[in-house]
Amino acid sequence: MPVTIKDVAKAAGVSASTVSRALQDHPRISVQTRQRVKKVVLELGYSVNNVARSLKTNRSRVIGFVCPELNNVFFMQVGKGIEDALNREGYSLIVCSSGESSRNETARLQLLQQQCVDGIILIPATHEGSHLQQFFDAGIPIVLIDRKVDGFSTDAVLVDNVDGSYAATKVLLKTGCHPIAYIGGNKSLTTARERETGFRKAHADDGLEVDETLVFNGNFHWESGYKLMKKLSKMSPFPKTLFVANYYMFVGVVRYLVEEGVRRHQVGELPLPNMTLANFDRFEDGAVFHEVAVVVEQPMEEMGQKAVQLLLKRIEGNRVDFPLELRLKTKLST
Amino acid sequence: MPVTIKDVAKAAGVSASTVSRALQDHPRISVQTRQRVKKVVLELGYSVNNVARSLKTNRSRVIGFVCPELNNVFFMQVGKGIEDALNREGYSLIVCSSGESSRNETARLQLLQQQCVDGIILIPATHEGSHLQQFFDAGIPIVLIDRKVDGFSTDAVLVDNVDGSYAATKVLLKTGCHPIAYIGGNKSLTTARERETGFRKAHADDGLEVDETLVFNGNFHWESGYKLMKKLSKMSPFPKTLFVANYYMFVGVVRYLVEEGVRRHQVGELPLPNMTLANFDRFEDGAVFHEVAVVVEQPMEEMGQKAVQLLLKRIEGNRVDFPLELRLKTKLST
DNA sequence: TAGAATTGTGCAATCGTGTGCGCCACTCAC
DNA sequence: GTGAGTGGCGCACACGATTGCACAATTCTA
Repeated sequence: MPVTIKDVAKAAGVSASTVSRALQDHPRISVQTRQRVKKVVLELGYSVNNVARSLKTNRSRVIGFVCPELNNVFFMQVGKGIEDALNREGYSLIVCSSGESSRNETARLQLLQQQCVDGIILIPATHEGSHLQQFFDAGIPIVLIDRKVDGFSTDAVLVDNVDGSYAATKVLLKTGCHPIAYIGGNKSLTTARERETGFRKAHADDGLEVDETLVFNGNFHWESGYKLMKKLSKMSPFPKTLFVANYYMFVGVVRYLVEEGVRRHQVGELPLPNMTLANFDRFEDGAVFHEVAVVVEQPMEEMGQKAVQLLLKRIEGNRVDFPLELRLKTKLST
Repeated sequence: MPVTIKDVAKAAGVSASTVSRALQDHPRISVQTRQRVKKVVLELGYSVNNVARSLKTNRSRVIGFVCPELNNVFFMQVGKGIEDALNREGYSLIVCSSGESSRNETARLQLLQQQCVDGIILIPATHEGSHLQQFFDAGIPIVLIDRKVDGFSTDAVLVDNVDGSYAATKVLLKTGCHPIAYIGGNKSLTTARERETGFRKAHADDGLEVDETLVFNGNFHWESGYKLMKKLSKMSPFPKTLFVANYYMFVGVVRYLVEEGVRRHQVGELPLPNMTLANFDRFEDGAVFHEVAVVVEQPMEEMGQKAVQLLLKRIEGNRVDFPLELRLKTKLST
């Protein structure tokens, strides 16, 4: 039913190979033939069968994107960057989620391998990375985003988490906020560790002690922010300043505060209760509370774009012996 | 480099066809041979080349999902439902965004066609649908989600918007809220029209007039909610009740209120200013303000799942003459 | 003007699988 | 013991495209 290259060939009175070459603007095809072929292509509504092409050329022009969850604004902002960059190059994107499980991640990667993707962009589910080696060995380039993993090293696009959280903490300390409560992520993730490092470094550089009783680790989900804020609010004295290491935990924190109806700091001005808040990540269309003291913004779309650039380089065969690691700067907004 | 069926055949001392059949548990292959083949498959780490298989069988086990934007929590919640359902069936998902443009939508659909997807799930970019016919004619089943289009009819999974917004409005009116300001979406979209219909119907059934000076249309993005709330807030008397027809415009509304520092209705209790708010859509991990009077919740993941069910039925060849339209119920939460 | 170089096109092989058909060997019934 | 039936497997082709090579026709060079 669908029109193939042979149909075009027949209709144009040439061979299939000529059609193929004409469409690729091969120099050895005469201008007349080329035009005639293209005309017929339009008339018949022919469009190349990428499956057949992939089989022959061993290049599918599809890349895979695996991330922990689909319904996560951070990952999808990165995904948007990836998709935009890929579309410009005529690539398609297969999206999978690992559900934050290494087993699922492996399963998804195997599926992608079967689909013969030309490369993979991965936001790792966990800190485990040894299962990635097999795919790399099979010749599939992999670029990591956001997090690094143990036991496997490859190209990666990361942000300067240490610097971002260092700068934010500095600002807080400079305005006299001390001690600062801290809600971090699961320390098995590099991002969580790095952000905490920056937090501590800022204290050290100012000759201040971190109040360890105020340092907690969640899991980057809103529920943990909610629970930890609840715990914090039961402490006395009530902590005046809080740094939350990602957006979702921040949402949980605010949600708790809202639900508890804690009074605002300055009535009629700040929507926030009697606390100075700082956090990682801002979303134009998601964050209802924009009057946070300090926000560390990550260049999410750019991360996706850079990852695509790196990946396509590898696919083009621009093989480099050592893995490349890009560290993008965060932006501090106060 | 990658191991093919021939390598397996050689190693197992059989022909490629036998390997193929053994892996499909063909009854005419002896148990011994089958086991030997499967053993070799494991040893060599063979995994089927889906590109070749697709070419031969004319079934790619890939389906395409086109939505207006990737970085949209509603669409991605639907996407999650789709992905989960597909993975259970061993399908992969190519995700594209149309950027809310019919031209882009067509381009993405063409790409999907080239990739030989078995079917397409589409959240239409606009009300325009005539360009979809060609893909349907080419034998690619299409299932619409959320919105219907003009000029093309096919299977669709929708929610009962009229009923949802009717019920919410009823609740508001019953508690004495009147008049109710309304911020709707672009009326070229069926969802926007239906939600407004429900809003008006509730008034009519109660014998109340809609105050037309309080009815506005945005475009479902936060900016329009922001702007329209600004306009509303300049009116006198200040409207006491507002129904917002989707989540993002609601975010814009709240954002304006927060930024302006409007006083809360009941200090220490409601985080909201002197207004009773109602809106469409709730997100567990996104909505900071959960103390809205009335929320119409859509079964987003279920929409994705149902769409997959419908689509796979069509792909299996379960051809029906007339398009199926599923209307899922919304849930009212007060 | 003859041979070389160039241009334009077709033939045929190939990518990795799936599958209809045929062949061989064995079993079974009479 | 012979014919039919059947279980187990391989041959060969096809899917739709790309591409090295060959070849005819044309142009160029000396």
